[in-house]
Amino acid sequence: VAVDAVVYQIRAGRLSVLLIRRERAPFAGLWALPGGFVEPDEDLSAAARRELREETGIDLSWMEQLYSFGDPQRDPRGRVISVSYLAIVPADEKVQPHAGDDARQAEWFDADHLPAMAFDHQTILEVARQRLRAKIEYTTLGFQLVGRLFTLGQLQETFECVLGRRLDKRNFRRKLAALNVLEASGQWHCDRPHRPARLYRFARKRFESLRERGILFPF
Amino acid sequence: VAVDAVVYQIRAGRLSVLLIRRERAPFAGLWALPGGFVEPDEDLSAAARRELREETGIDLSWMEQLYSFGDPQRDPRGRVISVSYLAIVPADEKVQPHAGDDARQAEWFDADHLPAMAFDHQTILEVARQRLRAKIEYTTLGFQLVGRLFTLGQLQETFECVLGRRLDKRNFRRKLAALNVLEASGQWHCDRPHRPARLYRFARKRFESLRERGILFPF
DNA sequence: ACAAAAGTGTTTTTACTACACCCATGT
DNA sequence: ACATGGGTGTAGTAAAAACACTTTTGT
Repeated sequence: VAVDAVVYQIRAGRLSVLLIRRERAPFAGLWALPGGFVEPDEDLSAAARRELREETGIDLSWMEQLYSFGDPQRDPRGRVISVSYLAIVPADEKVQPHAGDDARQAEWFDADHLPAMAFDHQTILEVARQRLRAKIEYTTLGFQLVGRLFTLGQLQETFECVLGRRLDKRNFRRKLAALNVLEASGQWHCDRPHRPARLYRFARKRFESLRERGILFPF
Repeated sequence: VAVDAVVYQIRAGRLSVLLIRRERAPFAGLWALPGGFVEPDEDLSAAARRELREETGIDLSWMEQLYSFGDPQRDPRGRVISVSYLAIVPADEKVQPHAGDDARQAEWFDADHLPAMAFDHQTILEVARQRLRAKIEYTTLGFQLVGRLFTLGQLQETFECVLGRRLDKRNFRRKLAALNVLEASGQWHCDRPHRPARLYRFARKRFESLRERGILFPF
C-alpha cells in the first residue's frame, strides 16, 4: 500500500501542482506525484505527510483523502494500492521545493498543462481536479488557497482558476459579504501601479458558527 | 488490504443496511459489514462484489468507492487497510440474503437502529449514510433505490427515508417534472385500498443528455 | 494622460417555500 | 360511508444573473 499526494498552490495567477521527477525505476526520469509506501504502523494521512516532506521538503498540516486506486496493473513492480491525498499550500507560502530521497527534482506545473506522468498519476490528477472544483463551492478551500491576507481581487482570481471560468465581480463580492466570514485587516495592498486594495483575512470563528447551523458556502 | 460493502435497500418504507454476523474471531458473533481480503490480482471493486456474493448471495453490478480506512489499530489481527464501497439494491429486488462463507447469518437492519458492530464498521456506516444523503441530491441514486417501475409516492418516500425529513408533495413533483427524466410506463399500481397511481420509469437517455450539459439534480 | 485594478446598485429572472382541497379506489 | 394515498395551482420570498461606470494609484 502506497500513498500519493496532489499538492495545489496558486502561483502567478495559475493553479499549479507539485510534481517530482522519479529517480529510480519504474518510470525513472518521468514526472510523478510525490508519494511512497506506508510504513507498518503508520496512519495513512501521516504517511502522505511524511512522503511529501521527504521528497519535497514541504510540511503540511491539512490533507484530505481523495480516492484509492487499485488496478492490479497500475504498478509494473506488482500489486500496489495507492491511497491518494489532496493538499493545499497557501499562495503566500513561498516554498521552493528541493529534491530529496526518491526524487531527482521537484517542480511546480500549471495544472492545465501537465507533462506525461508515471503510473496512473494522470487519472489521479483528473480526480483531484474535479474534487477541487466541487469542493471550492461549499467549503473553505478557497480561503486555504489564498493565504492569510488577501484582496478580494486575489480571492476572486483564485476561484476563477479553480473553476476555470470568469466570475462577475459584483456578484462575487455580494455573496461574500452575505457569508460574513471575512474581516478587514486594516492593511492595504499597495506598491503596484494601481489603486490600493483592502487586505482581508478569513474569520474562522464566524465560519464555525455558520457551519454548526448547517450552513455551507453557496459559491 | 480488505474491502467492505455498505449495501442499502428501501424495505417496508425504511432505509435498510445488510449486515452479517461474524463466524470467526476477531469479533466472532458480532455484526459486521460484508467484506474480506482482496486477492492478489483482483480489482478493488471486483473484490467488494465477490465478497458480497460469497457472504450473502447477492450479486450487484453497481458499486461506488466510499473511503479507505487505515487506522493501524482498526483490526486486532494486525495492519489491515479497508477500502469501503457503497452499493444499492433496488426496492423491487426481493433478495433473501443467505449466510455463507465467513458469515453465520446475513440480515437487513434498519439504518437508524443498528446493533453494536465489529471493527470500525460503525464509523464506516456513518460515512456511508452521509454520502448517501449528499448524493441523492445531485445524482440518480434515488432512482436506483426505487427499482424499475415506481409511483411518485414511492419515489418521494425513498427521498424522505434517505434525507430523514418530510418533503412537500407538490414541490417534489414540480421539481421532478422540471427535470424531465421520468416517463410514464402506461401501467398502474393497483390492488391496494386506494386510488391507483401511475407507474413511471427512469428515462436514462433523457438524463444523459442533461448530464452532458453539466446539469445535475437540484434536490 | 494613461493603463490597470478597486470599488459600487439596480433590475430581471429564476428557484424555493408554504399552503388546502378534491379524486378514485378497496374494504 | 370511510380511510387512504393520488393528484393538482398559486402567491410570496429569496437567491442568482446580467449589466457599466467612477475612483485611485504609479508610471
